[in-house]
Amino acid sequence: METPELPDFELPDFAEAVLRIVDQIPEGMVLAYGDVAELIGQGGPRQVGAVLSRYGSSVTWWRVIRASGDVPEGLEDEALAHWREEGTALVRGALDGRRVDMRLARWDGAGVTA
DNA sequence: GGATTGACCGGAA
DNA sequence: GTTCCGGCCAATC
Repeated sequence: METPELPDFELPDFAEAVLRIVDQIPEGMVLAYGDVAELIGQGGPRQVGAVLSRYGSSVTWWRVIRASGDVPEGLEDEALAHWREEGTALVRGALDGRRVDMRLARWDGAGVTA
């Protein structure tokens, strides 16, 4: 399982690592931008976000969100639909619920092939 | 070569 | 609970 499903475009090393991690996130689980960067062992949260912004179309981008548990404006509706379909733990009550419960849905990253 | 930017993060007000 | 500020790190202008 070296190459799951990645685009044929030439990707920078960092971008390749990011997409590889994101592709291995289990269904119903999420990972923060900073967490992905930490699993890779280099770069920072901003860099992960930049990669997803550009190549996110090729991966399950809705499983990578902010540490706050929400996604950027404009993607809320689409992300919410995916979360609802995968059964991701969502926060209910105060907000409209368009937010993931990091406390439960946060993936530990165990068994990741870095 | 330097300056700016960006799907961010954590702590403080 | 929310809003603001500084710091972070690589890609890009």
